[in-house]
Amino acid sequence: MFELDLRSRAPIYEQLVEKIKELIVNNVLKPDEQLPTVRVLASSLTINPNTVQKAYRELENCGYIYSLPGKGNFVRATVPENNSARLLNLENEFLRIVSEMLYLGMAPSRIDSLIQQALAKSEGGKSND
Amino acid sequence: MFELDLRSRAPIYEQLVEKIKELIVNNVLKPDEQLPTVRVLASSLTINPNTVQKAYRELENCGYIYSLPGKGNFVRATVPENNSARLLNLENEFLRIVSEMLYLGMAPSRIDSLIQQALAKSEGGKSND
Amino acid sequence: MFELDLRSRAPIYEQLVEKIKELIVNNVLKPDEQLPTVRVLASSLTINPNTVQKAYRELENCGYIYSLPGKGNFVRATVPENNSARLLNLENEFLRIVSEMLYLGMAPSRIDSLIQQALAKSEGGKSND
Amino acid sequence: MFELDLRSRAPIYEQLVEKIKELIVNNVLKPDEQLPTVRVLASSLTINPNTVQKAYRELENCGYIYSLPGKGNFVRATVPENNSARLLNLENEFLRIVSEMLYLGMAPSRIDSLIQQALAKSEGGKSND
DNA sequence: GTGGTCTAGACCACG
DNA sequence: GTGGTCTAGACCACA
Repeated sequence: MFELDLRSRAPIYEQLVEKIKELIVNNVLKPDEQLPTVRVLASSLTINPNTVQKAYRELENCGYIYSLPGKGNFVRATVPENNSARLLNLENEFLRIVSEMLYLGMAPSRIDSLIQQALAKSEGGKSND
Repeated sequence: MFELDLRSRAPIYEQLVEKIKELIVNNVLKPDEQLPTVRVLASSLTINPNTVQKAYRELENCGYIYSLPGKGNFVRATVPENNSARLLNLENEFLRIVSEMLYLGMAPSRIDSLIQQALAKSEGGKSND
Repeated sequence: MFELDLRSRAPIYEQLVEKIKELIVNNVLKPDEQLPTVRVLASSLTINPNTVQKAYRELENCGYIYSLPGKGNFVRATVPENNSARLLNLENEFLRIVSEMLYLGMAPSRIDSLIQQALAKSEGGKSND
Repeated sequence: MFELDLRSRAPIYEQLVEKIKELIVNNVLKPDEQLPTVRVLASSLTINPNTVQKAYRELENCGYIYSLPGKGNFVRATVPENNSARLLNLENEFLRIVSEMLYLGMAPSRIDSLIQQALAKSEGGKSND
């Protein structure tokens, strides 16, 4: 499904969160699709189930998945409500990164091309529905 | 000068690094300008001097400032050499954020306007010299 | 494991860096081998854990080891990429030292024998795998 | 005569010591030749005379120059006696550097060529007598 | 006066 | 139990 970098400084559960978020965001995991159970994912990644549990809880807190006790964890469909706070954070991060890229000498045209790349990926995901 | 969130999960020294990097990147702090001394900044933020020291050391490692022992810490002018590794990381972060913004329903036009904003800020800083 | 000169002008953490670097470079410590934990090394050298920590952090910045928070510190395998800057510094140091050795009257043949010695050590370490 | 890097971490007096040592070692400054006076050198480098004084004292301690009070500072000719301790230190530094160069992937042939370079420089200095 | 180093001891996150 | 962070307070080198 995906790979973790066990040698990274980043905590494993955080890497998990990012990876799963990426799959959801890029529409690889569709709304209401079931995620692997904690045990299955833990054993397939050979990590501690507690770590997977923590990642799932984090994703639930962020509104990316929902948990049906006894059933499993499922992808939550995006609801444009209550995203404003998250979007504000993302905008700030975005500005920070763009500023740094410009400072380090990246050409604005390169930035545009990166955006086209992201757009294409996003559209591609949707067309797979 | 700026504010820290002492309740944040992010370590104080990292917040400091980010804040100062932002000031440098946006040309608020000009090349060869002196940063506040370790002790002054520490007392004005009511944190420990060692924490400021750690932030300054980190900024020095990243090439954003240089330290003259006994003199102070100063902004280092950008050298577009060997930034490729850092730029690659930034590109990945950038793609992640743009994907997430699109997923959460942000209009591409809004993203463009953010970029214009960053460009203006970057240019504005330079013209203040 | 090794000894420190607490009376030296060189900071303890730098001595530590040099000693450990030497062990890695001479293949006494193999790739992915775990280094002594911060606390163990600190107590065995009767120095402060923070000092060991600082040395480990420095070695990590230089690419000689990697740190897994909660797990320990491990030797990083060499990657001959991006070593050019460091090699340039080493070349300058090398020239300085050779010049001084020649000035002080050392025979060039003695220098050659030193190089053979270094080569043997380097090869010897590898064959111990 | 030479230039200092006032932005370097290395203390100015130490840079001075290294630069002057280099001139002596490469026979640019000949035995019994007079060095610039403290005041002259300080003002030509626009640094503090105390700093120059400290560098000269250090060079005297290392046996590279001698001071005639009221007359000035002069280059001391090499005497192969009592160099053994210094040579031992240099050998250790040399081994450390060569090991590191080999570890970082430098070809032994490159090292040989560096030695030839140093030998040529050393011979060149002498022929200027 | 500056930055740099070191110590002692506390608390937290991770797995 | 591991590394990571932070504090408090001391001492030193440099210019």
